[in-house]
Amino acid sequence: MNLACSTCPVNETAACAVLTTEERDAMAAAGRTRTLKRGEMLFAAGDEDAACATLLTGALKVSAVDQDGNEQILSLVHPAGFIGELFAPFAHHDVVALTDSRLCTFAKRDIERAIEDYPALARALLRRSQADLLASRTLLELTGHASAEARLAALLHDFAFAASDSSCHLAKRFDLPLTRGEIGNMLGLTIETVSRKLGELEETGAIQREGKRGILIRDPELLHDISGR
Amino acid sequence: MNLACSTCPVNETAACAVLTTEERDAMAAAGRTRTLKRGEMLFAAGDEDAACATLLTGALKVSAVDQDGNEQILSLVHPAGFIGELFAPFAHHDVVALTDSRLCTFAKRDIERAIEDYPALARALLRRSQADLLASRTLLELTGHASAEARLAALLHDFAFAASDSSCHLAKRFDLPLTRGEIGNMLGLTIETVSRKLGELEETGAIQREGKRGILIRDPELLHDISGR
DNA sequence: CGCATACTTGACGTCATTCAAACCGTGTGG
DNA sequence: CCACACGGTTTGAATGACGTCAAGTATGCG
Repeated sequence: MNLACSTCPVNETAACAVLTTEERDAMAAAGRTRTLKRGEMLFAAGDEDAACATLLTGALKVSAVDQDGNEQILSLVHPAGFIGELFAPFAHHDVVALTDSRLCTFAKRDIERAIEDYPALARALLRRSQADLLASRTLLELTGHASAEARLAALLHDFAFAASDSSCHLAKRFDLPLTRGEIGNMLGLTIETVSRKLGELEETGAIQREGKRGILIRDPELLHDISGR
Repeated sequence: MNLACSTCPVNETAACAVLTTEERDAMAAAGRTRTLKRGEMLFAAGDEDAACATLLTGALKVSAVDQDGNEQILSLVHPAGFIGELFAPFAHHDVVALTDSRLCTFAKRDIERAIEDYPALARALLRRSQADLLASRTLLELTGHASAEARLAALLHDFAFAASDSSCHLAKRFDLPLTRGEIGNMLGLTIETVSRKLGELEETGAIQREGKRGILIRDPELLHDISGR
């Protein structure tokens, strides 16, 4: 299936937004859209010809699995995010859809050629890569020293921020994009600890659980306070 | 002090190696070399005009300090490494010299102009950024689930690898570039735990401590085994 | 309805932290 | 030269936070 950039939901924000219409059309000729169902894998660690992609809708996780079978989530990818290890001969991590998702995929060599041909694209990807690096280090900071409660509070705070359209305010109410197990895998905790600490955050009045996945922020100030940032 | 790229110890490996001699000379005119003593800071989190730099000799750490004063080391920088958050209005982390170091610094706006002018530089920095991202995620993977002993074993393994000139073999013997406290800050452990687990690794025969900072790898296989990768 | 998947809750165990004290190598000044 | 202070390190004992194991409760889907 061919690409129609003009109707792309992220044509203003994705990396390719820096290209001219002509350049973008040229790239579109090499790309394909793809849909993934929840749980479906885009590529696995070790794949040699892992594709690159821009996420259009949905959400992905980047994760590693150690030899005991424990998953560690390294990053979440939101729409307009770019996936793909550009200069690596093979993928280091798994990429899996958290929800039904739509992506715009390219063969790695096509992206590499585009980077040569369109300097603006290289700069856009550099910007994105630096942002990803910052996100990774932020998560590292969190999982390094903080208590289970602080980690959870920080994650909820981030989710509330991401769920809000305004870039300066938290969403009052949102659905967790991750299961308890995935939250645990992301923060280095167990399912049970996540469940317990969520309960405690509710008891203290910072949040309120609404069903399985719904979260209502009762006291953003307190939540931020607990997160220790 | 002006730059003499021709005598630069990393002129083959740093990002600027992709430039032509003329281009490099043009950049050199805007840059300055700088030396840092052990413990000296290149810039601090929050600095608005944090410089960018290529490390020539020595070693740096990138770290964050939470509001209780706990430091978390997010990354180590080795010669030819690039430091600087290119598109951020201010620095998010501290950068401090671990040993006496020499760097080649540039004002951020000069780098940003160079990225516009020299597409090859943008690609080189993109490559480096992706490598940094991978390193950050690898550390994240480590601190996420692994036991104290596994974290330490993995770090020692990495150091032994970095200390070797050959890219396929471990160094038998090397000096720790970090104090116990810094190792702890990097792995999310306390000084005491680091010390204890080093002792245990010695008892099991994986390593041998030689003085305060010296490490002799007795059984690389065992070490790798303990690290769980 | 029955089974599967996700979540919650409790009791118990373990590993890393905390607190405290001693140790060692190095540099400094008497 | 010795005494001493200082930073980094080691070691021990007690505590506590999180993990493990196990049971039980929704929620959803064939």
